[in-house]
Amino acid sequence: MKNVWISDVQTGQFDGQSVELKGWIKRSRGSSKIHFIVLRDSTGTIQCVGKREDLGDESFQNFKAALIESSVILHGHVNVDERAEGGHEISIQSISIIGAVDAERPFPITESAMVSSDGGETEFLLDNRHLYLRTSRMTKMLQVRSSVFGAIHSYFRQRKFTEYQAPNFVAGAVEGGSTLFEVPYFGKKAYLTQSWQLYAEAAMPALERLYTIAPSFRAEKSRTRRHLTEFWHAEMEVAWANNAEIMQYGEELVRHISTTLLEERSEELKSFDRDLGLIERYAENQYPRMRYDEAVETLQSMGIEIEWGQDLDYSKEKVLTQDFDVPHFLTHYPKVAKPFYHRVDPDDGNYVLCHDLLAPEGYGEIIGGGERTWTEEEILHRIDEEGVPREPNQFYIDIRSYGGVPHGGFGLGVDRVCSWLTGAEHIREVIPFPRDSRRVTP
RNA sequence: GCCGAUUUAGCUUAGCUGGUGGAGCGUGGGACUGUUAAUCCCAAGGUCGUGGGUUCGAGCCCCACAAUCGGCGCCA
Repeated sequence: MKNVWISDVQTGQFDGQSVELKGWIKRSRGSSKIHFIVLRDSTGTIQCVGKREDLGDESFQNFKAALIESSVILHGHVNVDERAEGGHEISIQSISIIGAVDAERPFPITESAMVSSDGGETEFLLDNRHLYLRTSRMTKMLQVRSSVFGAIHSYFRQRKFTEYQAPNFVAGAVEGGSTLFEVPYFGKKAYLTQSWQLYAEAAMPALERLYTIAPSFRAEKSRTRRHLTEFWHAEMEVAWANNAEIMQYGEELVRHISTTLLEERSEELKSFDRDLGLIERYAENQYPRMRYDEAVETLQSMGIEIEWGQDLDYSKEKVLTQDFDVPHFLTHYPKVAKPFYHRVDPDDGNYVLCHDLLAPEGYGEIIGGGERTWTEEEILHRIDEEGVPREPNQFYIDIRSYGGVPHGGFGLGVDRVCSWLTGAEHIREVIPFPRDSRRVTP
């Protein structure tokens, strides 16, 4: 067990006392008679000083020789000292090297390895991801990520949503079939799920308000700073809700995440040079709604070539969002641009009742959602119209046959939200082991 | 799938009109009793991504391949 954490020592609550610290050596420097290390644990760093006259020749020599990322247990006295970063320093009385680092294989993530990456991800850092995770930047990213996950859970649980799990092996597609990962399944074919949604709709009549945070898999050969093949998907489904009400949940959730980060992770965000004023803006302001037609007109007035019926690709999204200072909802897409499960607008059959939430600063779409096609008659019509096979979707059709009700939901790209709110250069920065079309290791 | 770029020591890189590849960090050795990515001295460490070609001579020019990176389409 460990009883004393470095952050607590830095707050001053152990001043003048002797403590036992456990951690890893972050930096090491010194002379023949006095040696300094910066000790790191999950909570922070502190300078520790050892003198030859206090430790004895042998122990001092071992202390001096310990390389970066060696793990140690040390006993020492807590002093207030302005010369040490953080204002506190440990005067070492004894130290044991627990996990020594071999000089033949020193810790490879050196300052120079970090220099040109500037928070980005060089091939070397991606190859050594398992070691890169313990650098201060990645540690902070993982802590911010944890707060985002926590905020999503607390948002839905405060509103009496039930957390619900769907299978990751599935038989059919949600999005376009070309982006499915096919896996062998005892002589048959199965696929990795692209979304929790269809199975969530099955439980909607039971739970009425449900959500999840789970991985989704899409075999897109995308090479962008916004895509992963395995990404974390926060999805929700609500019975008796319309498009406007579902959007309201989405807006509140994103604002709640922003607020939570300001409360819990301001220091970490500042260390990424993130402007907290932007996060406050995302937390405090309402997000405008804009119909697809309006977006198309705006783009056309800017001289962008776009035909009605086209989905908005990223180049157009980017132009559209560059003047946005908060996320914007885009609603009422043409039916032809969206999959069968979106409910056709009863007021105009050319549109579906859906919405995308576009993040500002070029981070792209962070939410996609809307009302579902909910009557048996309409779902059969839409499935046939889109040329989707009925058989693997029979369970989905049954949901409509037995007491279908209006309902809907959305999916939020958790990693994209993390990327946007931290101001990351690339979505890879916010997930411990990123998976893209060219990398599944380490 | 398409377009563009890159590949030199463990890492980050310099390398001019083609003439025997330099440095910083890290590692090892040495000096130094308060360092802040410590400093100073010394050392080891390179078939220059792979294969072929041009040339008296290729890290540099040409061809092919590979890996990686960036962008696009698609999406969260």
